[in-house]
Amino acid sequence: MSANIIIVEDEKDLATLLKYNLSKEGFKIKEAETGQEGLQLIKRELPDLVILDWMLPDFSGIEVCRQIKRDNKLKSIPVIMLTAKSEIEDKVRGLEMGVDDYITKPFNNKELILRVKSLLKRFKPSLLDDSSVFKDLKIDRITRKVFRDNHEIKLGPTEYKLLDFLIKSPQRVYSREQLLNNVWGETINVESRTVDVHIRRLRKAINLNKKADLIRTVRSSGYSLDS
Amino acid sequence: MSANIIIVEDEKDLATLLKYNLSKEGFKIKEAETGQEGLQLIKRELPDLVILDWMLPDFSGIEVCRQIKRDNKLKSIPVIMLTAKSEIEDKVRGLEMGVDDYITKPFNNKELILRVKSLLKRFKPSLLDDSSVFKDLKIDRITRKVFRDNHEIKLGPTEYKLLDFLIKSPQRVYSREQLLNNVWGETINVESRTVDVHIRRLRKAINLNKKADLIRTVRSSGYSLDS
DNA sequence: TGATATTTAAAAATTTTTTTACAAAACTTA
DNA sequence: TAAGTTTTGTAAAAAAATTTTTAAATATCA
Repeated sequence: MSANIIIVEDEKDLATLLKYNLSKEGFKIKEAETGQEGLQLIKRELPDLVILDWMLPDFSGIEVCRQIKRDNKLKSIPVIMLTAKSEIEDKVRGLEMGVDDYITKPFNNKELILRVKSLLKRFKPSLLDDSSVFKDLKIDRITRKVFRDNHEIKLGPTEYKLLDFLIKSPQRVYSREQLLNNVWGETINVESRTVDVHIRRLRKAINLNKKADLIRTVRSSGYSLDS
Repeated sequence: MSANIIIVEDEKDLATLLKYNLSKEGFKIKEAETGQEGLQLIKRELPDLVILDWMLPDFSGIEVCRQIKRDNKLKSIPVIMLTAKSEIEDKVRGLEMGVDDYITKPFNNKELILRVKSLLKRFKPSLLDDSSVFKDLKIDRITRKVFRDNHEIKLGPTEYKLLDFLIKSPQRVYSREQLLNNVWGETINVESRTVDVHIRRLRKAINLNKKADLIRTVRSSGYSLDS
């Protein structure tokens, strides 16, 4: 996840701390110290998320938030407000202004990261890239698409789930039983030969036109994604 | 366009006329009769534009304007001045005070609307543009219109909301449940098959006459805007 | 080579989606 | 407010896609 975050915070120490912690998570951070400066930066950078201090020297964070939520180009950017106090009325006012989440100071780093991620998930799901790659094979779980060598491959639901499962632990061999349990589900009662048929279809699809076979048959054991 | 406009005008008849004409264009109007009152209202509401009469009972419009342009929170609000006379020196004084445009009484309604729109376009371009585009499909949330290849498409409320939602994350696959939650709302209790029917209606509408289908069915998963 | 395991193909069964039609509900407008 | 219109949700048949089963063919290995 490499979302861009703007922090509007006048307390230098806190800003530095925030930046340090969020950068460690792979976020790209830009900072501003005043509301005015922050708003300009936000308009220019169109970040994926904004962290705002409630109390700022020029005009309060709440005002910056109001401006963000009013502007059609900005209003879809989630805003986290840092408040010293956790008073109800502040929360209510913030909610009215469209604040998307709060963190009350002093706060714990884990909580901050958690909230940032959860907001990003809600507002910009596509940033939370949920995909797996094995060799030139890629599965994207957001769009539910599969690619081999950058060409899209169409898979039926079962073949998709099979690949989805196998690609999580390439090389590892799974028995037919294990595949049935994990891909089909414990309850379903299906012949174990069925797995073979689906493996074949998956093979056929991903090995289309002279591509090397990425599925290994392990005689009397099962199958694995391998080469 | 749904900008908020504050009119500061003491002549009731003129105020009413202005309000009527501007409302008809979709603007949201608030009124004040005196400069003092107006300034308060402006501070509280932070409108997108202010229409000021030059001559006001308490202190002149020009004074209100000066105060607006002095205040960091307000100075980015465009101001239109209504003047009875069109004398050069007034214009110059106004210009110095930061008036953004003039209209001389008596004025014509078309001209007023034109100037308001042109100022808004200059100062708050985002108000005029809240739209999303995917391929040759466009949704304009300000006018609530949808276009395919520049031809307008009529959509019922649910189809509109469905498209509005889908187009925010093209490619992404949503389950019927997710669509129900996001388009219909969490509370509503509706069969998930209903989604299919609305998807079909949306498809029918946007794929009118041999246009490529922009909606992807992902069997056993849901739908996405895609191609 | 013979026993065992896997692949392949094709038919049958099942699941899922599309389409159509209709009645109920909500909304317009005269 | 009543009549007319649009929109919505559901059901059910038709169509399409996918899965499972079956069985024969093929491959592997000791």
